[in-house]
Amino acid sequence: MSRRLTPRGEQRRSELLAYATERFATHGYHPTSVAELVDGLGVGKGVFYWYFESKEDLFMEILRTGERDLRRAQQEAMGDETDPLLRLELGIRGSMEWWATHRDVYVLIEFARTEASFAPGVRKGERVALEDTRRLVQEAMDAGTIADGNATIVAQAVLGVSSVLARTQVLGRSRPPKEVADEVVDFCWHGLLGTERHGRAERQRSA
Amino acid sequence: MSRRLTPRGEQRRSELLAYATERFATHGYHPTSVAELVDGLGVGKGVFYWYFESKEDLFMEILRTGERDLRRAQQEAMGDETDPLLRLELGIRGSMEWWATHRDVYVLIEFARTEASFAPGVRKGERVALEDTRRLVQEAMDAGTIADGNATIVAQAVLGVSSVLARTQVLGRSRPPKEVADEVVDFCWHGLLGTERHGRAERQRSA
DNA sequence: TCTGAACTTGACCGTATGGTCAAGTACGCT
DNA sequence: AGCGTACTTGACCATACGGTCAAGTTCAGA
Repeated sequence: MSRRLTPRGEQRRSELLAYATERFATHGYHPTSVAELVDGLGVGKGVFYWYFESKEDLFMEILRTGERDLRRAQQEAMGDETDPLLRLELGIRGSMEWWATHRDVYVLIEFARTEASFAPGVRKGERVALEDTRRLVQEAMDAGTIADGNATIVAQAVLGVSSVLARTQVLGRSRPPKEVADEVVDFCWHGLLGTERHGRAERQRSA
Repeated sequence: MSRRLTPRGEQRRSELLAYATERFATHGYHPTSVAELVDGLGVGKGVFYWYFESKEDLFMEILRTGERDLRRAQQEAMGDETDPLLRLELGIRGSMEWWATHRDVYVLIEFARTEASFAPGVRKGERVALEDTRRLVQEAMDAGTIADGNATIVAQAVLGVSSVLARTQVLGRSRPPKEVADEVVDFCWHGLLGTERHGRAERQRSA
């Protein structure tokens, strides 16, 4: 679209984005009609098409800005820390705080992955997140801070734990992101068998 | 619906379920119309409504049978093993094999979670899966096999790792489920810092 | 061969949806 | 005050969708 917007226009556009984000997240993208959006804001339908080319365009805009902002939040959370493992931890904590304040975006990304027209965009964003994480893991492995292994797999596992606990604990049960981040870090660092907290029982296989 | 079906009818119903599963998974639930389904099978529209009350009914049927079958596969994989930690491992391996042969169902469940009308059903299924896992984790904790902690959180983390690696590795990259299950177990059991494979470096915090 | 239940057809219906547009209003700038 | 651009309105349109149904076909069993 790329229209020249006055501050007033900028404001309207934000209203539309915010309202649509909330409606899409709670009722689903398809079941939420454009008419419903403009009625909810008490404006005419033309307003919608003044700011967005299509419903699809609006949705992709939500995704794009969401992903961009999350990444920014992560990098801000890591600050100028240099140790890769600590950077990873700070990134996890930053993400968790971000999800707690942008709950709707989580649901929208999950939906977007399930539909052919949005999936490619989501995957692109996820490749970026994975690469950010993988690099930190690889650095930590090279430095001998963590056990060697396939950095990509490990990075995906860490993202998986963060993602699931963000959904079920932070979004689902509204638990404080700090606590949940503690749990993510604890699990990812030590696994089931644990290390420092308890003398671990050696794994015993029957075969 | 619950109609008396002849073998021929049973066959048609299965065709519809199979075709719809594939189309919903690749193009999305909403973008796939009932007309598209019956045209794809070369039958009249009435056939669809002979076997299913509505499009929504068909979709829920897919979800229900999928979840039931996965659970059955997990329990079969665990067999009569009694050690909780080994049961957990066998369950993870069984799930991974199942996902590998029922790829479409994964996508459909993820979608179902994002829409108000299907979400409750999905959550019910997930509560069951979580409870199955939580119980094993709790037993292992009680037995002292694994480190103490919040069993629910740990169970969710394990499910998260399985889920993400199933999606990205098994579904996304078509890697052998056995290998991926190895990686899941490895990560979940030892975490980043590792235990047996390498002497782990003590965690060093700056603060 | 007859009967009836299982199954199939496809034209048809009501409605809701994404999107358009001619007309009008608000407002900053000169 | 006058002008132009940013913004807003809401009736309107084409279409696609989920779902119905009267009529027809298949086929197992008597």
